[in-house]
Amino acid sequence: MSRESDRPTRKGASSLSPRKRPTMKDVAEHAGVSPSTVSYVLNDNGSVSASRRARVLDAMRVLNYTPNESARSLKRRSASAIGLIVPDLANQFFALVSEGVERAAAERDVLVVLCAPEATERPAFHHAKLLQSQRLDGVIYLSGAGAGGSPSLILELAESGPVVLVDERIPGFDLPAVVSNGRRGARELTTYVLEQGHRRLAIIGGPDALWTAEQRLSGYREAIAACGLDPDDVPVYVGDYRQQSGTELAAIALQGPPEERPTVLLCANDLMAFGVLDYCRTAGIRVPEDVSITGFDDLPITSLVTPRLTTVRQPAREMGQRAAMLLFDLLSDEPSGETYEPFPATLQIRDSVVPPADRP
Amino acid sequence: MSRESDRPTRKGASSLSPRKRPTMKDVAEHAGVSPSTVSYVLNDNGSVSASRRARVLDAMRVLNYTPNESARSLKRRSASAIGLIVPDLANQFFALVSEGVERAAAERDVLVVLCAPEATERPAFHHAKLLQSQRLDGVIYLSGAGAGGSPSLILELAESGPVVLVDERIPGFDLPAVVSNGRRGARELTTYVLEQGHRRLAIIGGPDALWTAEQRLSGYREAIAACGLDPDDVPVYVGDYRQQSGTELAAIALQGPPEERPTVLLCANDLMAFGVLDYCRTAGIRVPEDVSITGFDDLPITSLVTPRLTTVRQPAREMGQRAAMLLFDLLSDEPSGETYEPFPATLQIRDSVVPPADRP
DNA sequence: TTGTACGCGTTATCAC
DNA sequence: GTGATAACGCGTACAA
Repeated sequence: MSRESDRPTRKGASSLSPRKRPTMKDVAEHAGVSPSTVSYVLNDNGSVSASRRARVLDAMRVLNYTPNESARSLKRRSASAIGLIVPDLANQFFALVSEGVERAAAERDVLVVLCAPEATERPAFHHAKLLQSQRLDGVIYLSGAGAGGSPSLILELAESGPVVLVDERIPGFDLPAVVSNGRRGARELTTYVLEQGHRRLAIIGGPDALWTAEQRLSGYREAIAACGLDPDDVPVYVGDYRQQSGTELAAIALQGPPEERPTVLLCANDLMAFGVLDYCRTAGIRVPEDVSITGFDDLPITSLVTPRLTTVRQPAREMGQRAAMLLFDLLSDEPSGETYEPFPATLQIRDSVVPPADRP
Repeated sequence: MSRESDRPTRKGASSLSPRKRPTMKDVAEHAGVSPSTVSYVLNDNGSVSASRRARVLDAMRVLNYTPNESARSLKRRSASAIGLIVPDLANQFFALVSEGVERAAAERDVLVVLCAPEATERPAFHHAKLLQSQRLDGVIYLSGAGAGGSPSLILELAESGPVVLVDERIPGFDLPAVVSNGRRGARELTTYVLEQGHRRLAIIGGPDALWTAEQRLSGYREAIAACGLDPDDVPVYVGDYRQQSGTELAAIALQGPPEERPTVLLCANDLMAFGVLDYCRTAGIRVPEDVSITGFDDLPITSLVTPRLTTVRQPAREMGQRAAMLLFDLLSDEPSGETYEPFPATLQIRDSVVPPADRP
């Protein structure tokens, strides 16, 4: 790479030639007008005569002028940038939400600043600082495993600026949030499972502290109760939404002799369901013949996994877009205060659930 | 949401109370020093007496002071932020690289601005503007399907500031890049496949324009030639690195009667291999019994797919970290010019390749 | 060691 | 319509 080659070779402009970028003053001089006129043209503000506007536009093109956004934000006290706090990009659900946010933001020429608290080991508190330092106009917070998502930290964040939560809620605080109706989805899923004849269920739940985990759990239990069973008889194994914990908990949940084992495992998200699948494969337990499995999220990769997962779909991209729109509304001069309905979470019936072999 | 509830309820600070943030001057007054002293403390610059430093620090805490980063960037002519151009976050490879970038950046208190050109339909040219407008100190460009990755656009980007390419190279231009030795990986993979006895191969390649696609293709063909076969006899179907194209191309590649079909499909990335798997499943073609399949990337989700994919591993997170480090080096006052070796791309032998049934 | 004064590039307010 | 002028909040010579 450091060796000379005979092909035409160049380095990027890089910092080697920090050639000064043209400023508004330069443009003004070149166009023979005052800086303010240039500013007017740029912002479609004051009325500028057609001829002068043309001259300014021309000068901008000739000089290849780009407004200095730092100066702009300094002056306008807003950055046209929002933060996106993501616990784990390797989880496709978060990746998809992020895409949705990006899309909506780009449409408004708003930058998205990516923050992955877990990767940095930095307290979520850090993000409040970002908000205060004017680098961010607002923040979208994706809840999830390891986000350091203690309520107090989120509240601290909310104190320092507009925040929109995705798939999260803090009891007692009515923070703006975009969620799906996971409770209902979980209920429908469980009802379906029960209709298939399953009676010995077990739940691989999400982290206690997470609102979604609690919602899904409620949904499971409601359906179980509605069926005349006692929800307290259904064991709940608390996972952390990651694949690994699915694998570990499956080992525990499925240890007894086959006739005592649960016939179905309700997993609070797809990733953990995948982990369970992984365990079953190595343990020689057949899915769905020996044990049925359900997930939650309906990640695209689900279509590749065998057996295909019966799960509940959350519209990830749409939720991301909506979150961004909600935030922009909050940011606008007079928010519409429009209220957002939870997204539907829809049951996806596929191959990973079959009636139990040992019907009583 | 608009209904009153009896629980304690609050809204986030939001834009409702745009209470003025304290500035350096405020801190200075509170501490009984001059603004510059505060600045010195902040930047560990001029030597400040212990007592005054303490007073300043104290004042900052009391007032909950946060430096205005817009002003800072304006003054320092650098934003402490880099751009990250990602073609497709749903592709786990890119998500992992992004995590690596984030991690390295966070360590240096550098912000990562996420740009997803495909989502926005905006010309990549847009990113050059971002670079010039001082909002970004540099850019990391992930190559891939639909990134609008025409060489001229990348060069335009490189003209306007430091750019580091990941998994991409522009022939004739020696731009900084982080790559893996995909050619070699592809060669080893193919050698292994040939050793298994396969002679009727077909290739599901990546987009012609992409450097990685060309590299992997070269690797395949080198091994084929080394084996005494004529690479030109091996058909190449050009895909776009997305799952869907794998499905479509598999339909074409596998159409003839079984005894004429290729016994193995070399896919230029995992996603397309997944697509091929999908096609085979619906078409009733068994993998690997009827046809063997290979991928490239070794995405984590590979472990969940049946059969497990024989593939070539690229260290995604590490490559992201390295790319960020390379960019920081470029950005530093005097770049070390350290040269980065390509990452190894290592063969992962798993279940999706078996010797062909119909050995001649 | 500490304070003063100026400039970074824009925008907003006011006269003309 | 247009152009001076004054901030925005911070960094940094320079003087003290």
